[in-house]
Amino acid sequence: MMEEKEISQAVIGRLPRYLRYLGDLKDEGMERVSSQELSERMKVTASQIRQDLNNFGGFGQQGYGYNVEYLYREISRILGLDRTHRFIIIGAGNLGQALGGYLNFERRGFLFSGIFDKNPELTGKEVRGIRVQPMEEMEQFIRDNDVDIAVLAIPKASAVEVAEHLVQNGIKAIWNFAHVDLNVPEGIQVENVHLSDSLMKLSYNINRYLQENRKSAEL
Amino acid sequence: MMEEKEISQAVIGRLPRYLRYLGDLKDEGMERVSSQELSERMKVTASQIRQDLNNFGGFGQQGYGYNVEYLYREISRILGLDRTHRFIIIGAGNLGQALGGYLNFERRGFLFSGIFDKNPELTGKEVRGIRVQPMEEMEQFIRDNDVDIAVLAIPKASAVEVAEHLVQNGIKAIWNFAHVDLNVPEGIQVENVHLSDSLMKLSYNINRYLQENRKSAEL
DNA sequence: TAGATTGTTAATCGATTAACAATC
DNA sequence: TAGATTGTTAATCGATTAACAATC
Repeated sequence: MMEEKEISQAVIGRLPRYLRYLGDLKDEGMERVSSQELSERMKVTASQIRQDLNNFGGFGQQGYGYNVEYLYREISRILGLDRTHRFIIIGAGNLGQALGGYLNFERRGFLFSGIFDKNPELTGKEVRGIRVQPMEEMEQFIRDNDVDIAVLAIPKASAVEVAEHLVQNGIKAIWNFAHVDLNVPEGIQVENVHLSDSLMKLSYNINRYLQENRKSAEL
Repeated sequence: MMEEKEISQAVIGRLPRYLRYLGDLKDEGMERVSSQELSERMKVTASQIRQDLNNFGGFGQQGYGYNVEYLYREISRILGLDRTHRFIIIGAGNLGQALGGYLNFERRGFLFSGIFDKNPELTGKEVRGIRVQPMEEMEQFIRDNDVDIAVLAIPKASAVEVAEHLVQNGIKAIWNFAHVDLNVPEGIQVENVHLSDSLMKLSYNINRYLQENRKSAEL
């Protein structure tokens, strides 16, 4: 059983950024771009760009470069943005509401189709035209509406349990904003957004810089 | 001029997760932990844990392991969580309000001290007891209140310009939620949270899994 | 002391960069 | 055709893992 060569998550992680820059180039009306040109804008090596893209096939042409429009479409396709993914949000607090209201996701084919909260006071409240439902209705909703993605915007205390429940009811992917590691079966995709981890990294870098400067000043 | 060995961002990126697991161990009342034990919980290698920690000094003891309480404090210190950092939020939309309301940041020494929006309709609205101010007051506020960090929760169109303005007024670090790369001078720290990039990665992995399964089914 | 487990060096693996032949 | 620039192989660099001597 021959395996396709697995593409590293490091490469995948760079694709959205390529897409963003190609979108900008498109808006500027540029028809073609060389890896050299793109590398200068993005501050990465041209070599890396060529290597990354060649994981998925030869999108360029020698002596010409890459067609912006075409490459944009190809990367979109690779990322699965040519399909529609329905998502629901679990947790209608500030963060859940913010994510529901984010219109840009829609443009990429991510359809906000439901939002749930265990707090009965929130039931019926509307987030971008969609009524908050009680958690009890989640199960039925997932099955009736062909939902792919669940956005987990609840406190860590209940996140693990809710995630299990989501998986049991056929969710394929979880975008996890709870500050805990989920344990899901093989084949269920999880993408973590640990905001406080990100803030701590920022904190480290602030302090590192201060300390380096203090040392320099002492010499 | 002898340089300290620079610690890689890969290592820094793992520290918050260590801290989280150590916090859990503390809550469970565990006094000590070996790299082996911790590695099983965290699903990383014991070797990586020991290497990572030894970048910052020897926190363990042969034959004993690591003291949970002590290691927790040391990692906190390394991450700069023993200091207080004041932050302001630029943009009082859904996301800005969600971030302002997030109490857990406070626990880590991040103090929410101001929020600004150019939309005059939002002026005076309160987010966790703090009044939204017009953008014009931002400059003075930063200087009067010893603000370290600015959280950028505005659309990409104005983000680059606002970031420059923040830097001019003495901000040391930007936590950037706008979907654009900022260009800041050396010494200013930027941590990007590109939510739509994260969602695209999830999308890729969903589709990859579907395609792999389709192929298997065909054989 | 004997056993356990770190700190650290060495080996491996994977990712990035450089170089250049292929080709438009 | 000559020039440009890709696709791809080879070289380098850095990160992870393995191994083990040091030591509590």
